[in-house]
Amino acid sequence: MQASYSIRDLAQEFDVTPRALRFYEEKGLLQPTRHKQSRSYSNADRTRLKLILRGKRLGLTLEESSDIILMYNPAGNRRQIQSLIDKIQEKKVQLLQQQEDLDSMLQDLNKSEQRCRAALRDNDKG
Amino acid sequence: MQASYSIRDLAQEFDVTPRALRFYEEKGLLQPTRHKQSRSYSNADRTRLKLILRGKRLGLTLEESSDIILMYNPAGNRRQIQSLIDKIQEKKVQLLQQQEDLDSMLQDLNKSEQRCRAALRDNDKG
DNA sequence: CTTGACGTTTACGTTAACGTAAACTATGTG
DNA sequence: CACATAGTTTACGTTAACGTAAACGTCAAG
Repeated sequence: MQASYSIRDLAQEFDVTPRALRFYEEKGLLQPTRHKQSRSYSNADRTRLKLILRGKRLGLTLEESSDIILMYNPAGNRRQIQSLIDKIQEKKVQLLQQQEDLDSMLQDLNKSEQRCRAALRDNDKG
Repeated sequence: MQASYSIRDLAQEFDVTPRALRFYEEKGLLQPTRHKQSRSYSNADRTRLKLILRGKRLGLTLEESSDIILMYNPAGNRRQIQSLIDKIQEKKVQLLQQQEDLDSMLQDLNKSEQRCRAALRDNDKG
Protein backbone atom coordinates (compact mmCIF):
# COMPACT_ATOMS: atom_id res chain seq x y z
CA MET A 1 0.00 0.00 0.00
CA GLN A 2 1.68 3.18 -1.17
CA ALA A 3 1.41 6.49 0.59
CA SER A 4 0.89 8.64 -2.47
CA TYR A 5 0.11 8.25 -6.15
CA SER A 6 0.70 10.28 -9.26
CA ILE A 7 -2.26 11.10 -11.43
CA ARG A 8 -1.26 8.45 -13.93
CA ASP A 9 -0.76 5.82 -11.26
CA LEU A 10 -4.27 6.24 -10.02
CA ALA A 11 -5.79 6.64 -13.46
CA GLN A 12 -4.22 3.42 -14.70
CA GLU A 13 -5.09 1.44 -11.62
CA PHE A 14 -8.77 2.25 -11.93
CA ASP A 15 -8.92 2.55 -15.69
CA VAL A 16 -10.02 6.15 -15.83
CA THR A 17 -8.38 9.12 -17.52
CA PRO A 18 -6.33 11.80 -15.77
CA ARG A 19 -8.90 14.22 -17.07
CA ALA A 20 -11.57 12.46 -15.03
CA LEU A 21 -9.48 12.72 -11.86
CA ARG A 22 -8.98 16.45 -12.41
CA PHE A 23 -12.68 16.77 -13.00
CA TYR A 24 -13.52 14.99 -9.75
CA GLU A 25 -11.15 17.31 -7.97
CA GLU A 26 -12.81 20.31 -9.55
CA LYS A 27 -16.09 19.03 -8.18
CA GLY A 28 -14.59 18.69 -4.71
CA LEU A 29 -14.56 14.89 -4.62
CA LEU A 30 -10.79 14.49 -4.50
CA GLN A 31 -8.22 16.68 -2.75
CA PRO A 32 -4.72 15.81 -3.91
CA THR A 33 -1.87 17.87 -2.52
CA ARG A 34 0.58 19.59 -4.81
CA HIS A 35 4.10 18.23 -4.91
CA LYS A 36 6.15 20.51 -7.08
CA GLN A 37 3.13 21.61 -9.11
CA SER A 38 2.09 18.01 -9.81
CA ARG A 39 -0.83 16.41 -8.05
CA SER A 40 -0.15 13.86 -5.35
CA TYR A 41 -3.02 11.61 -4.31
CA SER A 42 -3.26 10.12 -0.83
CA ASN A 43 -4.73 6.80 0.19
CA ALA A 44 -7.80 8.70 1.30
CA ASP A 45 -8.16 10.02 -2.24
CA ARG A 46 -7.75 6.51 -3.56
CA THR A 47 -10.52 5.30 -1.29
CA ARG A 48 -12.78 8.13 -2.31
CA LEU A 49 -12.14 7.30 -5.94
CA LYS A 50 -13.23 3.73 -5.29
CA LEU A 51 -16.44 5.02 -3.76
CA ILE A 52 -17.04 7.32 -6.71
CA LEU A 53 -16.65 4.47 -9.18
CA ARG A 54 -18.86 2.17 -7.16
CA GLY A 55 -21.47 4.91 -7.21
CA LYS A 56 -21.16 5.22 -10.95
CA ARG A 57 -21.71 1.51 -11.46
CA LEU A 58 -24.95 1.93 -9.54
CA GLY A 59 -26.02 4.88 -11.66
CA LEU A 60 -25.40 7.56 -9.04
CA THR A 61 -24.38 11.04 -10.09
CA LEU A 62 -21.13 12.51 -8.80
CA GLU A 63 -23.11 14.72 -6.49
CA GLU A 64 -24.89 11.74 -5.00
CA SER A 65 -21.60 9.94 -4.48
CA SER A 66 -20.23 13.09 -2.93
CA ASP A 67 -23.13 13.13 -0.49
CA ILE A 68 -22.52 9.53 0.45
CA ILE A 69 -18.83 10.18 1.03
CA LEU A 70 -19.71 13.07 3.30
CA MET A 71 -21.92 10.74 5.31
CA TYR A 72 -18.85 8.87 6.49
CA ASN A 73 -17.88 11.60 8.92
CA PRO A 74 -20.86 12.84 10.89
CA ALA A 75 -20.04 16.44 11.75
CA GLY A 76 -21.89 19.49 13.01
CA ASN A 77 -24.56 20.08 15.60
CA ARG A 78 -27.56 17.92 16.52
CA ARG A 79 -29.75 19.34 13.80
CA GLN A 80 -27.15 18.71 11.13
CA ILE A 81 -26.49 15.18 12.26
CA GLN A 82 -30.20 14.45 12.38
CA SER A 83 -30.53 15.78 8.87
CA LEU A 84 -27.68 13.50 7.85
CA ILE A 85 -29.49 10.51 9.33
CA ASP A 86 -32.56 11.44 7.33
CA LYS A 87 -30.54 11.57 4.13
CA ILE A 88 -29.04 8.20 4.91
CA GLN A 89 -32.50 6.74 5.37
CA GLU A 90 -33.60 8.11 2.02
CA LYS A 91 -30.61 6.61 0.31
CA LYS A 92 -31.28 3.27 1.93
CA VAL A 93 -34.85 3.32 0.66
CA GLN A 94 -33.62 4.05 -2.82
CA LEU A 95 -31.06 1.26 -2.68
CA LEU A 96 -33.65 -1.22 -1.46
CA GLN A 97 -35.79 -0.28 -4.45
CA GLN A 98 -32.78 -0.89 -6.65
CA GLN A 99 -32.34 -4.31 -5.11
CA GLU A 100 -35.88 -5.22 -6.06
CA ASP A 101 -35.35 -3.92 -9.56
CA LEU A 102 -32.11 -5.83 -9.86
CA ASP A 103 -33.70 -9.08 -8.78
CA SER A 104 -36.61 -8.77 -11.16
CA MET A 105 -34.37 -7.80 -14.04
CA LEU A 106 -32.14 -10.78 -13.37
CA GLN A 107 -35.15 -13.05 -13.38
CA ASP A 108 -36.29 -11.55 -16.66
CA LEU A 109 -32.87 -12.08 -18.19
CA ASN A 110 -32.85 -15.69 -17.09
CA LYS A 111 -36.23 -16.25 -18.69
CA SER A 112 -35.03 -14.59 -21.88
CA GLU A 113 -32.02 -16.85 -21.88
CA GLN A 114 -34.23 -19.90 -21.49
CA ARG A 115 -36.31 -18.83 -24.45
CA CYS A 116 -33.19 -18.31 -26.48
CA ARG A 117 -31.92 -21.79 -25.72
CA ALA A 118 -35.33 -23.23 -26.48
CA ALA A 119 -35.29 -21.41 -29.79
CA LEU A 120 -31.92 -22.95 -30.56
CA ARG A 121 -33.23 -26.42 -29.78
CA ASP A 122 -36.25 -25.91 -32.00
CA ASN A 123 -33.87 -24.74 -34.64
CA ASP A 124 -31.93 -27.98 -34.26
CA LYS A 125 -34.95 -30.19 -34.72
CA GLY A 126 -36.58 -28.33 -37.60
CA MET B 1 -56.76 -3.44 -17.09
CA GLN B 2 -57.52 -1.10 -19.96
CA ALA B 3 -56.81 -1.87 -23.58
CA SER B 4 -55.45 1.50 -24.55
CA TYR B 5 -54.24 4.68 -22.92
CA SER B 6 -53.93 8.31 -23.91
CA ILE B 7 -50.57 9.95 -23.56
CA ARG B 8 -51.70 11.76 -20.44
CA ASP B 9 -53.11 8.60 -18.88
CA LEU B 10 -49.81 6.85 -19.13
CA ALA B 11 -47.76 9.88 -18.17
CA GLN B 12 -49.75 10.44 -15.01
CA GLU B 13 -49.78 6.81 -14.01
CA PHE B 14 -45.99 6.60 -14.10
CA ASP B 15 -45.26 10.16 -13.15
CA VAL B 16 -43.43 11.11 -16.32
CA THR B 17 -44.16 13.88 -18.81
CA PRO B 18 -45.85 13.43 -22.19
CA ARG B 19 -42.65 14.80 -23.64
CA ALA B 20 -40.73 11.85 -22.25
CA LEU B 21 -43.18 9.38 -23.82
CA ARG B 22 -42.80 11.05 -27.20
CA PHE B 23 -39.08 10.94 -26.75
CA TYR B 24 -39.11 7.22 -25.98
CA GLU B 25 -41.20 6.70 -29.09
CA GLU B 26 -38.74 8.70 -31.15
CA LYS B 27 -36.03 6.37 -29.88
CA GLY B 28 -38.07 3.34 -30.88
CA LEU B 29 -38.88 2.18 -27.37
CA LEU B 30 -42.62 2.71 -27.61
CA GLN B 31 -44.91 2.22 -30.60
CA PRO B 32 -48.32 3.77 -29.96
CA THR B 33 -50.85 3.63 -32.76
CA ARG B 34 -52.54 6.76 -34.02
CA HIS B 35 -56.20 7.19 -33.26
CA LYS B 36 -57.39 10.30 -35.01
CA GLN B 37 -53.93 11.85 -34.96
CA SER B 38 -53.58 11.28 -31.22
CA ARG B 39 -51.35 8.58 -29.79
CA SER B 40 -52.94 5.47 -28.36
CA TYR B 41 -50.76 3.29 -26.14
CA SER B 42 -51.35 -0.44 -25.84
CA ASN B 43 -50.76 -2.65 -22.81
CA ALA B 44 -47.57 -3.77 -24.48
CA ASP B 45 -46.43 -0.14 -24.53
CA ARG B 46 -47.35 0.18 -20.89
CA THR B 47 -45.25 -2.85 -20.05
CA ARG B 48 -42.32 -1.55 -22.05
CA LEU B 49 -42.59 1.74 -20.22
CA LYS B 50 -42.36 -0.10 -16.93
CA LEU B 51 -39.21 -1.81 -18.13
CA ILE B 52 -37.74 1.49 -19.26
CA LEU B 53 -38.31 3.06 -15.87
CA ARG B 54 -36.96 0.07 -14.02
CA GLY B 55 -33.87 0.35 -16.17
CA LYS B 56 -33.56 4.02 -15.33
CA ARG B 57 -33.70 3.32 -11.62
CA LEU B 58 -30.76 0.99 -12.13
CA GLY B 59 -28.82 3.59 -14.06
CA LEU B 60 -29.25 2.04 -17.49
CA THR B 61 -29.38 4.21 -20.56
CA LEU B 62 -32.41 4.09 -22.82
CA GLU B 63 -30.38 2.15 -25.34
CA GLU B 64 -29.49 -0.48 -22.76
CA SER B 65 -33.12 -0.79 -21.73
CA SER B 66 -34.03 -1.05 -25.38
CA ASP B 67 -31.58 -3.93 -25.76
CA ILE B 68 -33.04 -5.71 -22.77
CA ILE B 69 -36.55 -5.32 -24.12
CA LEU B 70 -35.46 -6.80 -27.41
CA MET B 71 -34.09 -9.80 -25.54
CA TYR B 72 -37.62 -10.81 -24.62
CA ASN B 73 -38.35 -12.10 -28.10
CA PRO B 74 -35.50 -14.21 -29.44
CA ALA B 75 -35.69 -13.85 -33.21
CA GLY B 76 -33.46 -14.52 -36.18
CA ASN B 77 -31.13 -17.31 -37.15
CA ARG B 78 -28.81 -19.37 -34.95
CA ARG B 79 -26.00 -16.86 -35.08
CA GLN B 80 -28.28 -14.00 -34.06
CA ILE B 81 -29.79 -15.97 -31.20
CA GLN B 82 -26.35 -17.03 -30.01
CA SER B 83 -25.25 -13.42 -30.08
CA LEU B 84 -28.34 -12.55 -28.06
CA ILE B 85 -27.41 -15.16 -25.46
CA ASP B 86 -23.95 -13.62 -25.23
CA LYS B 87 -25.39 -10.18 -24.64
CA ILE B 88 -27.68 -11.58 -21.97
CA GLN B 89 -24.69 -13.13 -20.21
CA GLU B 90 -22.84 -9.83 -20.27
CA LYS B 91 -25.80 -8.05 -18.76
CA LYS B 92 -26.07 -10.66 -16.06
CA VAL B 93 -22.42 -10.19 -15.17
CA GLN B 94 -22.95 -6.46 -14.93
CA LEU B 95 -26.02 -6.87 -12.75
CA LEU B 96 -24.20 -9.24 -10.42
CA GLN B 97 -21.50 -6.62 -10.02
CA GLN B 98 -24.22 -4.12 -9.22
CA GLN B 99 -25.56 -6.45 -6.57
CA GLU B 100 -22.18 -6.56 -4.89
CA ASP B 101 -21.89 -2.79 -5.06
CA LEU B 102 -25.37 -2.39 -3.67
CA ASP B 103 -24.67 -4.65 -0.74
CA SER B 104 -21.42 -2.94 0.16
CA MET B 105 -22.95 0.50 -0.16
CA LEU B 106 -25.83 -0.52 2.07
CA GLN B 107 -23.37 -1.78 4.66
CA ASP B 108 -21.47 1.49 4.47
CA LEU B 109 -24.66 3.46 4.94
CA ASN B 110 -25.58 1.40 7.97
CA LYS B 111 -22.18 2.06 9.50
CA SER B 112 -22.54 5.76 8.78
CA GLU B 113 -25.91 5.74 10.45
CA GLN B 114 -24.44 4.05 13.50
CA ARG B 115 -21.76 6.69 13.75
CA CYS B 116 -24.37 9.39 13.45
CA ARG B 117 -26.43 7.94 16.28
CA ALA B 118 -23.31 7.55 18.38
CA ALA B 119 -22.47 11.17 17.73
CA LEU B 120 -25.95 12.15 18.91
CA ARG B 121 -25.50 10.16 22.11
CA ASP B 122 -22.14 11.77 22.79
CA ASN B 123 -23.83 15.05 22.18
CA ASP B 124 -26.42 14.17 24.82
CA LYS B 125 -23.90 13.36 27.47
CA GLY B 126 -21.50 16.28 26.95
C1' DC C 1 -68.54 31.06 -31.56
C1' DT C 2 -64.92 31.31 -28.54
C1' DT C 3 -62.80 29.53 -24.70
C1' DG C 4 -60.34 25.83 -22.57
C1' DA C 5 -58.41 21.36 -22.26
C1' DC C 6 -55.83 18.22 -24.66
C1' DG C 7 -53.33 16.90 -28.49
C1' DT C 8 -49.66 17.67 -32.35
C1' DT C 9 -44.86 19.07 -34.58
C1' DT C 10 -40.60 21.65 -34.75
C1' DA C 11 -36.83 23.48 -32.79
C1' DC C 12 -33.79 25.42 -29.67
C1' DG C 13 -32.05 25.18 -24.58
C1' DT C 14 -30.05 22.66 -20.58
C1' DT C 15 -27.23 19.65 -17.44
C1' DA C 16 -23.81 16.07 -16.31
C1' DA C 17 -19.55 14.10 -17.12
C1' DC C 18 -16.20 14.12 -19.20
C1' DG C 19 -13.26 14.22 -24.33
C1' DT C 20 -10.18 16.72 -26.98
C1' DA C 21 -7.00 20.05 -28.37
C1' DA C 22 -3.86 23.85 -27.73
C1' DA C 23 -0.19 25.94 -25.46
C1' DC C 24 2.95 25.79 -21.85
C1' DT C 25 6.27 23.85 -17.94
C1' DA C 26 9.46 20.64 -15.76
C1' DT C 27 12.54 16.71 -15.86
C1' DG C 28 15.46 13.06 -17.09
C1' DT C 29 18.18 10.89 -21.02
C1' DG C 30 21.31 10.19 -25.10
C1' DC D 1 21.44 20.76 -26.07
C1' DA D 2 17.65 18.43 -28.16
C1' DC D 3 14.13 15.54 -27.45
C1' DA D 4 10.81 12.58 -25.17
C1' DT D 5 7.81 11.99 -21.34
C1' DA D 6 4.65 13.46 -17.95
C1' DG D 7 2.54 17.10 -15.91
C1' DT D 8 -0.31 21.69 -16.02
C1' DT D 9 -4.22 25.19 -17.34
C1' DT D 10 -7.78 26.96 -20.35
C1' DA D 11 -11.37 26.41 -23.19
C1' DC D 12 -14.38 24.68 -26.46
C1' DG D 13 -16.88 20.21 -28.08
C1' DT D 14 -19.97 16.16 -27.29
C1' DT D 15 -23.77 12.97 -25.87
C1' DA D 16 -27.95 11.58 -23.39
C1' DA D 17 -32.36 12.64 -21.94
C1' DC D 18 -35.30 15.28 -21.78
C1' DG D 19 -37.35 20.70 -20.73
C1' DT D 20 -39.40 24.54 -22.69
C1' DA D 21 -41.55 27.42 -25.89
C1' DA D 22 -43.91 28.53 -30.14
C1' DA D 23 -47.47 27.72 -33.34
C1' DC D 24 -51.04 25.05 -34.67
C1' DG D 25 -55.31 21.36 -34.85
C1' DT D 26 -59.79 19.61 -32.48
C1' DC D 27 -63.58 19.03 -29.93
C1' DA D 28 -67.07 19.44 -26.06
C1' DA D 29 -69.14 23.10 -23.06
C1' DG D 30 -71.08 27.59 -22.04
